[in-house]
Amino acid sequence: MSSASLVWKLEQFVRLSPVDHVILNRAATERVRHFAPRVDIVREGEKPKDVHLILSGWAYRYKQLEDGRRQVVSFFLPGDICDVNVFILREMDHSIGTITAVSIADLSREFFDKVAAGHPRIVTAFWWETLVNAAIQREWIMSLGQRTALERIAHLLCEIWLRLRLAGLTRADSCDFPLTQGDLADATGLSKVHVNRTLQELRAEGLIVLKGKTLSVPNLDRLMRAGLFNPNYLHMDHEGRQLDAVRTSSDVAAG
Amino acid sequence: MSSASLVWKLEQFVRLSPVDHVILNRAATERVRHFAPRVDIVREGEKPKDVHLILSGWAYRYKQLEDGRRQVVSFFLPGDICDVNVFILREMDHSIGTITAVSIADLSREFFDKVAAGHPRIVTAFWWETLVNAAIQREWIMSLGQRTALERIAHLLCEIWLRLRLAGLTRADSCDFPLTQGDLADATGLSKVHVNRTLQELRAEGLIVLKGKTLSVPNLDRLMRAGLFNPNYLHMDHEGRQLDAVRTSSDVAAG
DNA sequence: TGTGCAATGTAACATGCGTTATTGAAAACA
DNA sequence: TGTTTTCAATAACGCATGTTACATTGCACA
Repeated sequence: MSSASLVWKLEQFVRLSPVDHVILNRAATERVRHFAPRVDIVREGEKPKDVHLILSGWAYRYKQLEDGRRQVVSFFLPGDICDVNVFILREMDHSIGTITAVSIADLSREFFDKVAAGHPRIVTAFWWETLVNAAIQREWIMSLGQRTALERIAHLLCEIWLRLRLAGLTRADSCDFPLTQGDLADATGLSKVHVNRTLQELRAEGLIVLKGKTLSVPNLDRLMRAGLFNPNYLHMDHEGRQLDAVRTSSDVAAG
Repeated sequence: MSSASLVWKLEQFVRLSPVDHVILNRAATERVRHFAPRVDIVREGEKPKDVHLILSGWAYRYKQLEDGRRQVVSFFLPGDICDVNVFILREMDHSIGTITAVSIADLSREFFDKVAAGHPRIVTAFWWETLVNAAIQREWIMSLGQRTALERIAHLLCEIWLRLRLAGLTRADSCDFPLTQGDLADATGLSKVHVNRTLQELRAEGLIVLKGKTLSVPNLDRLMRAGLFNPNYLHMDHEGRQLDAVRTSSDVAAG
């Protein structure tokens, strides 16, 4: 339980000082809370007093209509921050729930004020996090509006894969994958049945191996093509570092 | 051509000082540019040097797939700001194009630095703008994933109506509406033909009157119900002011 | 080491929306 | 004022995806 994934991720983008590391590590170890799988962390209508940093586990943000229809609007992976600066709005317009067991650190308003005052690198890194999240939301709109079922799921899997890798959470060609087909359905706007059909199709084409909470992607480049996936929206290319990583893996896959 | 819509909108949320007004007005009158209808202001892949404030006219943000499929991911109305703090990312992951003739003011990095240093009310107001935009993106995901064609269009019309009203751009029960059915199709992920069918349906039920670039909403409350529209995500209720306005109009409609 | 419940898999059938095509009505423009 | 182009309207037909139903697998926990 530490800020490892967060720091690892942010460092791809901004070089943080040793003092920055200390600040982040301290914030990530004070005021930690643990949640069981499949429970709500925050509910629509509430006014949270803190920002949440995911230390371990997967969670999602979701909205619901009066009649029960439910849409996942984003996934939170280790190292993700839920809504930098919710301090401004009066109440939540969505809920946040856990998928697996989750540990979070609560980041106070005072923490952000301190960072804003004296740690510009962290401020920049948090802005990056915020802007990338906004870009991801836009890409989801693109997926839901224009991509077919197969493209949508392939795209989502690519996104999760790259985000996990950025946080240092993938192995050679596999990763933990705790989402159920129901979760995928709620995130892609498809029915569970059709998600199942589409996963079969992806399997049949050898694009994924998905079994028992583990996902393998034998050839990321092919999966990316199937999902019309363009990694630019993840903005992993600052200082040239992460983009190289993406290119390398694609080249390896293609070669 | 002034900051009127922006200031009007922000003031619903934060009380700005006379000095704040001067700052915003000056920023909105220096470095103004004009664009024709249906042209691009910024293209995917570019690195803009400024943030843009829409002074007049309508625009949209859109993304395109390699094969031409196109999705509008948000609309910009007068008073809207395009991406506070794009300074951080290396390049645009989407394009911005005009719908009508548009005037914009370019806001420089120096302007934002100055505001950040000495005008906390404006900073708060800009944060509000940013967070509300993120909330709107989430609600679009909800629409595209879960709402039917009729609900989607009704919802979008409600949103545009309330945003226009917040900027002071509606009359009693009508407003300018320059979107074509093709624009609505690109924004809702529906085909033009089905948008047409659905508009007919909304008209037949007396929910809207839409003719020649003018939209009338005889009964906002009914339209909101048709779109399962819950205004909470627009966060217009800080200091209790705007929420009252919404309630009043709903009550009038219902009574 | 059962036993129950959640998750996955599959089949048959229904439908909301997409596609293609054509026409008329407005704008834009020369 | 005619000519061209865009936009709106409508019809016929097709398909991707939804719905309902039920069987199977697998895992949590007694």
